[in-house]
Amino acid sequence: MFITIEPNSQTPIYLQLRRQIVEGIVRGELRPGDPLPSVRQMAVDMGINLHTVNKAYGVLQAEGFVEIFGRRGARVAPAPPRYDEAFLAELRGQLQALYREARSRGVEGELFAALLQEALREAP
Amino acid sequence: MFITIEPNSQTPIYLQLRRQIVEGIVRGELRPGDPLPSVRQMAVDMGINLHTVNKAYGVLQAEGFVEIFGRRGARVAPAPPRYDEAFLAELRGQLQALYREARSRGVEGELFAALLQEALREAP
Amino acid sequence: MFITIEPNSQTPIYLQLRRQIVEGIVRGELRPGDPLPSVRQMAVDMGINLHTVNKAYGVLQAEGFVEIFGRRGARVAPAPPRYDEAFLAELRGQLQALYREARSRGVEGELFAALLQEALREAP
Amino acid sequence: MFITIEPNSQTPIYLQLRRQIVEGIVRGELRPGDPLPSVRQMAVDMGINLHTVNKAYGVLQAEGFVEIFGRRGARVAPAPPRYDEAFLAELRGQLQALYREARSRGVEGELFAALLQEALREAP
DNA sequence: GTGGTCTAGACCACG
DNA sequence: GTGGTCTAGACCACA
Repeated sequence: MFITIEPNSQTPIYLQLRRQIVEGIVRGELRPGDPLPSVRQMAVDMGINLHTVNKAYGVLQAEGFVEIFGRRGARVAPAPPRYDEAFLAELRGQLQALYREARSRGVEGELFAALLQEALREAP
Repeated sequence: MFITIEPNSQTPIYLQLRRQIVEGIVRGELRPGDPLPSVRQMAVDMGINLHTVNKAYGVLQAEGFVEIFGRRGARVAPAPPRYDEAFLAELRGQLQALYREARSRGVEGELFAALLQEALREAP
Repeated sequence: MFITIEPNSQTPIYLQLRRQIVEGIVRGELRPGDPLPSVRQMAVDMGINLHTVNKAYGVLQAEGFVEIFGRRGARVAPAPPRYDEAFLAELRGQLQALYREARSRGVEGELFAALLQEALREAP
Repeated sequence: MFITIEPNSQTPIYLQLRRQIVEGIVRGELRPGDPLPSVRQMAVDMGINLHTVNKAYGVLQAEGFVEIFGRRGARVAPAPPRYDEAFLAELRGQLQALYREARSRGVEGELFAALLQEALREAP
């Protein structure tokens, strides 16, 4: 499980970290019950601050992707969180916003569909 | 052309403003050459800060949706910007990110497609 | 609404702050929609660090007592959170633990009841 | 006298250990003068750290539940500690805090009383 | 050594 | 001026 951080990215470091851990879980590289590195270890590995890692772990816990056991470290949660109505509504809204942006620059219909296929194909 | 601002939204006000102007152009309510309200006027109308409007106009100019003539006001650009390679790449990336987020919560395949159809249908 | 912090208390500062804000809401001194001081303002008022206030606000948001609107500040939530099954179970467990502690030192039956009455009477 | 440790609990291990020994005394499974396992033995049995057992024993001694005779082992104190003013004040304070937390989530009056009855009934 | 907490100082985007 | 984010350095309780 490799994680890479882009310090100069627009997206905050803690979200980059979160995303990559989530993707590790989705891809099955991280399995339920697997331990995560300690915040200190992860921080030195990534070359970032301890608090930044801590924040990422906190978000993951709040979302239900990992469990945190005080000084006993953190583990991948036994059951990953599923979607609910709120999540679907949020997702729908973001898809809509993206589509509107696309249309405003002339990306419509088949072109949009093709782009989407491309994106999905590369996703896994 | 009505514009409404949600001060308590997550998305910054200047982006809300930008988006609604773009949509006005896409829908044809604002036509090439149409004048935009002055920064001052818009700020007063919306009850928002002058800097905020300025920033939105700046973004719109950078994107090619409007032209700004110093203190002589701003107008809708004669030809709206089209997509280029960079835009498509960006869009593809965002679609991918959205799809990955969706999958991480168990939204896949047909469910995702259905959601997308729904979003597109409501878009116009 | 007065808030006082005991820096040398066992309970973390951010929890002291959280508790006092919650009590302010319960007592009606803070009403739904009322604005909370900015984290910076609160920090200098209390003589504590900005991040500590931020953490308290974050907890209050997660619990549903307050809403946070980015740079627009924080407000008391329109509807305070109610109890659910998990909360009751937790509460029951804590009451039990407390009673066990009491009994282990000889505090039982009527004495415990009297103590409880005393505590409740002073509570509001 | 069985003792079980939950490594993943929120409450520190040394307090779990302390609590279970106290409860053993309250229930009469451990009688005044009974020897406690050596720190080493207990640590091995529970599969926990030696320091942790030591800390628990230290707390029990400070509270007056056990007597420690250097390397000659520890024993249940001849007379268990009784409550004093300080203990009652502490207890009252904790009951109050718990009640306030309860009220903040809408648990009041009869509901609280019912919950308390439930907790007491299950306690022994 | 580990997480939890606190402080301090800094930069940025936003308004 | 405001919150969001990041870094750095520190102390404590726990194991």
